[in-house]
Amino acid sequence: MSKYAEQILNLIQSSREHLTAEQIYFRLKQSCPKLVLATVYNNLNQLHRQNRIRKISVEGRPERYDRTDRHDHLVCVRCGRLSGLRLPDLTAQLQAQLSEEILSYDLKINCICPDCMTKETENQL
Amino acid sequence: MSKYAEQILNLIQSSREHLTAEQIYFRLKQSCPKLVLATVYNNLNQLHRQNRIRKISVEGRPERYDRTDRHDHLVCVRCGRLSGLRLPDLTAQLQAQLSEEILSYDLKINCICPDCMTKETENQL
DNA sequence: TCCAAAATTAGAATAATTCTAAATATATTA
DNA sequence: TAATATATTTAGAATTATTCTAATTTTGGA
Repeated sequence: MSKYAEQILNLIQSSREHLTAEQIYFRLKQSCPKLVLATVYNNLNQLHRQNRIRKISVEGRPERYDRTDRHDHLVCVRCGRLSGLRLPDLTAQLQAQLSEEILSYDLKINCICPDCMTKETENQL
Repeated sequence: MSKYAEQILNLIQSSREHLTAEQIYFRLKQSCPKLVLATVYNNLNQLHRQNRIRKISVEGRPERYDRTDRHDHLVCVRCGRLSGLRLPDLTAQLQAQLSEEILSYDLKINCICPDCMTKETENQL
């Protein structure tokens, strides 16, 4: 595994922030000023092909990169904020209803995050 | 609701194909040659804001537009093929484990579609 | 040390989507 | 009905995210 691949993987695994490629780029750039965005994308794609990281797509926003340990997500429909959440594994329950073999699943629960909720109530005054 | 908004909504509601903006554009263009892609996007965004349609994001592929009746999706991790699937509603089960109010959820089950499965087995010969 | 393979860089290219401003169409009201 | 306001559509430029290509650099053996 290449120098940058390793650093990118570490960053993703040690963070629960669901970083975008650009965010990863800016963080690593601090300590490796030569790093270039394309390298980040290259490595992210490789790591993804190797199933070492997963991608989370949120409507109209850039892809987020995440650890592969099983967990679900809460998405704020207002601001797009994403937060991890470990609900019980549904694989068995779902598999019982399907003929195709389930490789994994992505569960995103749409809600309004506390911040946006506050804003909305304020605006109603 | 505008002329095109209506047609777009009809198309989405009457199809189970999870069309992209471009596909919608080409279909409607047959009968309305003046139609322009930006109009499709405008109307899709409006319909979406009004909760009349939903968006499905699949990694690295353009957004798909879908009806709002509750259902889940099977995604082929090889070719991106998306198919609708009505599994029992999990809202209550999930809500029981969350403090935030669930507005809705998106469940995408990753598998390998029959076509891609066939291809893979063939290649192994 | 020399070579081949892998990784990285720079920057152009592409794809999807949004934006802006002008043009049209539709509705409203005097 | 004419005049005006409002909403919709168009055309095409702009933006954003991402990929691609080719040149360059780095790395790890023979």
